[in-house]
Amino acid sequence: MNPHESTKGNLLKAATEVFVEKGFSGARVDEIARRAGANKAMIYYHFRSKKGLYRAVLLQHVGGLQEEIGRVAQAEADPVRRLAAFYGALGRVFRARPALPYMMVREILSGGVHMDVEVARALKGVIAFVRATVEQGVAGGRMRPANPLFVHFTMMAPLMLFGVSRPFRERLMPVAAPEEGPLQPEAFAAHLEDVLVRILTPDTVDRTKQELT
Amino acid sequence: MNPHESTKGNLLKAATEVFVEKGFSGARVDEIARRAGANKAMIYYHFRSKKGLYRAVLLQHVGGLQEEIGRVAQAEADPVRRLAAFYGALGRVFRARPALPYMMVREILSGGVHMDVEVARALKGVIAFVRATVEQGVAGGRMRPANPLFVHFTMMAPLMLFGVSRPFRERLMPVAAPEEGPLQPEAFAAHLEDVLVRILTPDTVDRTKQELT
DNA sequence: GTCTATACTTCGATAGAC
DNA sequence: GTCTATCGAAGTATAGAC
Repeated sequence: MNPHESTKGNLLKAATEVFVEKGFSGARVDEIARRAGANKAMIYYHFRSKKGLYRAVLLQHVGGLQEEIGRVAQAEADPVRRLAAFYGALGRVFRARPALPYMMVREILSGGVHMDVEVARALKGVIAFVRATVEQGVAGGRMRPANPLFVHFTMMAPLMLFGVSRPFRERLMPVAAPEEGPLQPEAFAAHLEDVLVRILTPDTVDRTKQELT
Repeated sequence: MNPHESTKGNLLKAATEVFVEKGFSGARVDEIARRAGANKAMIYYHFRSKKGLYRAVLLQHVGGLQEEIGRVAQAEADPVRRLAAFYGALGRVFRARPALPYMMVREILSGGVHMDVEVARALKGVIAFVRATVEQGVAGGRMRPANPLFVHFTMMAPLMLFGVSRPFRERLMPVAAPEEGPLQPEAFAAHLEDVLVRILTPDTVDRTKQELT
């Protein structure tokens, strides 16, 4: 019944960890079973194959995304703020469940070969939401015309890569940028929200292209 | 002598392809040898191990980055334009050598465990360049105060993920965003340059925070 | 430098008892 | 649902002749 505390749930949890750390081909079923405290044969009993286990992990993490975020975003009336709330919520979800950005980046790298219809539907919903919000904002004069897909990409990429780069940053920042402390997730999220506002806000007055030379 | 047209060069070229497509653990030495039209044993003769081959590939691609980009960027006098030129050049390099963003994203995912001193030095140079330029721009009043690392991250992430996501986009855009054509790399690069300018340009006049509700 | 043949290991998967 | 034992394939790496 309850997928948690059961062998199946333990396997999903352990599989998430290992797939996140090593990727699909780097992950070993023996290690997953060991971390789950379960027998290796149970993987094949519950998920039929290593790939089946991977798909289950992917679905579990991407599945609940829509509601989890949609709620927050719908609350805002102003289109700009609604988008900002959306990406803000996404960032918080990434911080609460770090496996998510890892799975997403790995899926992008692999060309999306593991994506089910359900996952594709989730993505479609997000795109539609962003486009509708931008169109509404532009129509209402609160946003300048902008390509919704470009905007989405510009926000998603830093969110995902930031969520996926902590080990990398902790390893290389001390040598590449000493006298600089570790990057704070919340501060970066605030920065990104500022970026979004600046991208979308129409040029009310002359932004002075500042003719140079 | 010439690493091209030789067996060693063929192996590096083929290894780049396979590592890009499948990642380190997904790549098979047999396939690399086959694609290179070389004997598998030559991999171990020239690079000692699969990991040695991987490091060689990484070094080859990240190695020549500094000069390739530094030249372009130094030409610009205005700090904002210099940064824009820098990221513009980076985008062009990514388009000309798609393996580069793949290797970088994969390195980030793996926590940078394969990075040599040389690669770390290249990264350090980039960070220093961005920070110096931002500081100069702020001092001269051409930029508003901004965290150089945040700015760098905000530009790098979309550049890398865009360069890495073409198969993913071509597979899922038709279902997630029909009536939308494929994203044009040049158009996206132009968008990103605009983003950079908007992030950095000081608020000359009131940007009207637009009190809502 | 190149090739063949092969050693050695790891890994995904299953059979079958309980 | 769970466990033991094991198979067979695939994978990295090397020895040794040319």
